[in-house]
Amino acid sequence: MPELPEVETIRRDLESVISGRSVASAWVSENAPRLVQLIPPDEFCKQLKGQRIERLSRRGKYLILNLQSGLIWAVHLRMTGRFQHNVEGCPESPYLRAWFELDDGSFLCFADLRKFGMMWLVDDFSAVNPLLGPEPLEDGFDLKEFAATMKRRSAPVKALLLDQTVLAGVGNIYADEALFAAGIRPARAASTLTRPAVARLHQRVQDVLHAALGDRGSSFSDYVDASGQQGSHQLNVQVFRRTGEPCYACGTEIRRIKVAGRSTHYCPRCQK
DNA sequence: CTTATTCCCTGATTGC
DNA sequence: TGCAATCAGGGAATAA
Repeated sequence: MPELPEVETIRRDLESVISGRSVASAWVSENAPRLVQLIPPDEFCKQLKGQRIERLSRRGKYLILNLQSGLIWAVHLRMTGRFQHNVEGCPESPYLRAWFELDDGSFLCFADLRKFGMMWLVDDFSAVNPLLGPEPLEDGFDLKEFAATMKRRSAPVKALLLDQTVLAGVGNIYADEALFAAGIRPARAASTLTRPAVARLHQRVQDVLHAALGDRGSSFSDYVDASGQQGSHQLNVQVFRRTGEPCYACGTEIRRIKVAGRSTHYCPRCQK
């Protein structure tokens, strides 16, 4: 499941490889009716053709290809989307949903087992998502504002970490990891957190994302980078998918519960 | 405004 | 063993 570190890894990989290239031709599968948003797929392909990719950026879990025309090509991988660059065509896959041939003959390939992934071609990112919260690894992630949000919400603290309007880019893996690192129970009502706990969480979210970036993301199931390689942070998690295994800090068995409709992993001793 | 639930989709897992 | 029901997950849509 690509979250901020995974999408950022793809962005960095693609930046040097496809910047300056133009789209020579585009194809979207008939079997992916929800992939292209806002406009019909054939219109999307037609508009994309000839566009030069100036640079790549990212907002939360959205990969953004900034086109020289000023248009924005946004891609969200959701759960199982893969966005890969291949020099010689796209690898055979029953889940290939779209491809984009570039002017050097290489291909951007979009495969997606569950068809939850989406793409947009818009003038402004606000047309894609107008309510996205601050980037957790940039100055806009303000502690005071974060604390104020926590204070007035009764939802479980994990639900707020997953809320993309509160902060952009954290998903199930890094929400669990950040809460462990901060010593906070995921089901705890956000409004009951002390100020020091909120400050700790604010810092740990950033630490956990940085660590995952250093490992080129986590590959628990489908995630691979733009070259098809797995990340390695799944080998370095403290709680995520470690149900029944001993906590590295205290030896207590990691528990799994449901919070905000998502599988949630925590150490009952280290997290209060 | 909030929080909780449903839905999309399909391979993997669980249960009888 | 076999086959159906349930689960997983991001996040939008819908319900309460």
